Amino acid sequence: MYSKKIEIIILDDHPLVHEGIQHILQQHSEIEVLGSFINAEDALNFLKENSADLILLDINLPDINGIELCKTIKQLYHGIKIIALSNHNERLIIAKILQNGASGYVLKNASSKELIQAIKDAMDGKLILNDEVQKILATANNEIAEAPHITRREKEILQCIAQGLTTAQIAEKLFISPLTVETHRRNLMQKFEVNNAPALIHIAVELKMI
Amino acid sequence: MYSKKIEIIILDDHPLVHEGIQHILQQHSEIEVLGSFINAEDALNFLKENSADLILLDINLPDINGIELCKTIKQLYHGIKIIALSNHNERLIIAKILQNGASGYVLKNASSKELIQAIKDAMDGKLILNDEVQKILATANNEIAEAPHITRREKEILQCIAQGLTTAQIAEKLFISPLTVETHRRNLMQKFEVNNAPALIHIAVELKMI
DNA sequence: TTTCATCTACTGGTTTACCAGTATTTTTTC
DNA sequence: GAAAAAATACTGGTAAACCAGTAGATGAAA
Repeated sequence: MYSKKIEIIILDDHPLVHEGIQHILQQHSEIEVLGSFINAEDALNFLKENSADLILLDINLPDINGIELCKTIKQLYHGIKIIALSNHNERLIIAKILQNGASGYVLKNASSKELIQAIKDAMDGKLILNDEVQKILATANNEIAEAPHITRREKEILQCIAQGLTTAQIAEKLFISPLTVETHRRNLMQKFEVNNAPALIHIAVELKMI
Repeated sequence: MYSKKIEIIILDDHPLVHEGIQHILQQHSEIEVLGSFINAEDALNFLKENSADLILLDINLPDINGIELCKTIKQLYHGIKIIALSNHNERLIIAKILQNGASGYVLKNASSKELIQAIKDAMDGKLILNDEVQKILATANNEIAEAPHITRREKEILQCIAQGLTTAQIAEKLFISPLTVETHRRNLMQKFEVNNAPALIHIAVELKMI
């Protein structure tokens, strides 16, 4: 059990979230909010001259990638704990933020109690994932861990789609029928279990397949 | 000038390409082909027990990402030179393979003479980019180096698109009109200079914006 | 207070993607 | 040589994206 006062900072671009979190934590004397920031630059400047035990980090910052920021902060301050806050229930995002060193992932619909407990558990070295998040990750494991097998032709089609070519353009480039391109596209979407091309490209790039 | 015989291996999944390259190089006694491989595993196994000066690497391998493979090989064998072969004239790909350590990028429409000269130049420590490739990269520099500025709302829309949501679904999720979503989508495509969503997501992920 | 940026939403389209099924040929694997 | 996988291509659709322009409200910045 952590005996010293837990010093945290909040990084979220919604001032109302700051208010809300601070109001919750105000009733818990064992946790102290050293600062609240709405942008990464201010937060990083603060950390240059102050130390904090834990950061509540909204990964959905407007001008920077919160997932990348998490990685950067962990590299700079190895011992700091980071709890990611987000509305996202997308498995790739959760997995990535954890991979980048976050100690936990809390959805923004979490209760006050959950938030307090998450902060304490993080300081105890635990990984914080509530049931909902764990379920999301459980289904994620199969998909993130292994890329689906795609054939050489499918890969060519995938790369063309990523370049923004239409079905007609791809057909012309590869000397095949547009209907063949459409069949390959459909097969790719089935293999990646998505319903459209943007999601397909998103996953394929995340998996470093293109 | 390199005085010793240049020992190279070829990694390309088209046997005809092997034949072609070997036929070209056969007339140049100063270059020796130690092996030709159609998959990465065989090539890596070969390199465990043999050393080569240079690899002609098709980045469009069916079962592995040639760009990532380039990085892996350079990490394992720092001194080896890699010349990427491809039909791609897409700037992101060229830039990435160079960033991953390739000494040069040769389009598959290059002449015999160009290939020979590229191999020699690589051994001399030069960066091999013919005029066509340099032009492609020149236009690329502005785009790859800096992500366009997008607003907080645009970023939300971008993330939703990447998740595969339709315009109607995004509208419902963000409590705005589908027509508003369409306007944001259009603005994003203008900022990224693309014509469709797959290309948008491709660039956005490459730039780590989502 | 004014100007600029952002967000919102509409008209009136055209183009393209996605859906589900089916089937033949070619190539690869055993 | 047979079986399986891959590649090809079609029917008959519906759904969604993309295009170009226009414009008002709100919030932020100067």
